[in-house]
Amino acid sequence: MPELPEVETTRQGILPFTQGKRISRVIVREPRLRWPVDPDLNTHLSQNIVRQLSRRGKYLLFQFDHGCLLVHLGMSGSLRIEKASSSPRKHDHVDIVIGQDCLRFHDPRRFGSMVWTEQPPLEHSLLAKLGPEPLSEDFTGDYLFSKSRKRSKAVKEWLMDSHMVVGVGNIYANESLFEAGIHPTKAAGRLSKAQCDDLAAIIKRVLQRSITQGGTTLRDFVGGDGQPGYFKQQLLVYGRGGEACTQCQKPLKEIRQNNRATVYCTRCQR
DNA sequence: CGGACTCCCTGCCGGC
DNA sequence: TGCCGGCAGGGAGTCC
Repeated sequence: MPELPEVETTRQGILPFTQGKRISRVIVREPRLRWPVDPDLNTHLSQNIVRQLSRRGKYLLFQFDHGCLLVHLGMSGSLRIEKASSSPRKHDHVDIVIGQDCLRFHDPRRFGSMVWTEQPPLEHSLLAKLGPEPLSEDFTGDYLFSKSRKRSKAVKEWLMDSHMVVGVGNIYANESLFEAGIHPTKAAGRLSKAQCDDLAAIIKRVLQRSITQGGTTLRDFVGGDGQPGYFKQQLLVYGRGGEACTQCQKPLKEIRQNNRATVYCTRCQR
């Protein structure tokens, strides 16, 4: 499940194969993604040059002179560089052919999306209302503190709201709250200023660390059949309900918030 | 406006 | 061994 670090790792991995390159053609085998893929996508992209490949939250932006392709990997999506001549596997829904190579969109669950827009991309409705990037200087303890005042929503659900901050999915919300020693059901509005400062710094650190580690597997997933690294073994709480807390050894508690798994330590998180 | 809930989809896992 | 039901989950959309 691609979180922000996986999306950024993907961007960096495919950058040398896509940015500044001319698209030969686009093959859409399965248009039924989160939203139907534009039937004219091949017409829009063919013979045009990818001027820039950037990221906003978990969206990748392939910017052309006349428009922009917004790509979201959803739950199970991946983008990999493969030989254009190689035969597609099951769930390889879209090929963006670039010379001898192709950028292949693979997504078993089809929660991902590919949206063509001719608006300035940041004005597109999918991007216009997104919160700040967690790794930017706009994302601070001050920001968290002021945004959280009078909010009764549980801090974990609040952190996962992309209108508040982008890129903090279920895994990183769990991990960051554990590292910050904050109980996931605590009302956002009851966070202290010191907790907001801690939380902002920890979210940055956790995400940055994960991006750096993802970078070490770039070669694997760009060239061959590997997956963008996920480093499950380094997760302290996510997926570890019932197992011992790494700090105090007490069994970690697992609950559900808004139909999402939450794992935390009843002793270490208050 | 915020908050609660639904839906999209397939791979996987546990139970029998 | 094979089938089946349930679950996981990002995030837009809907409703109150």
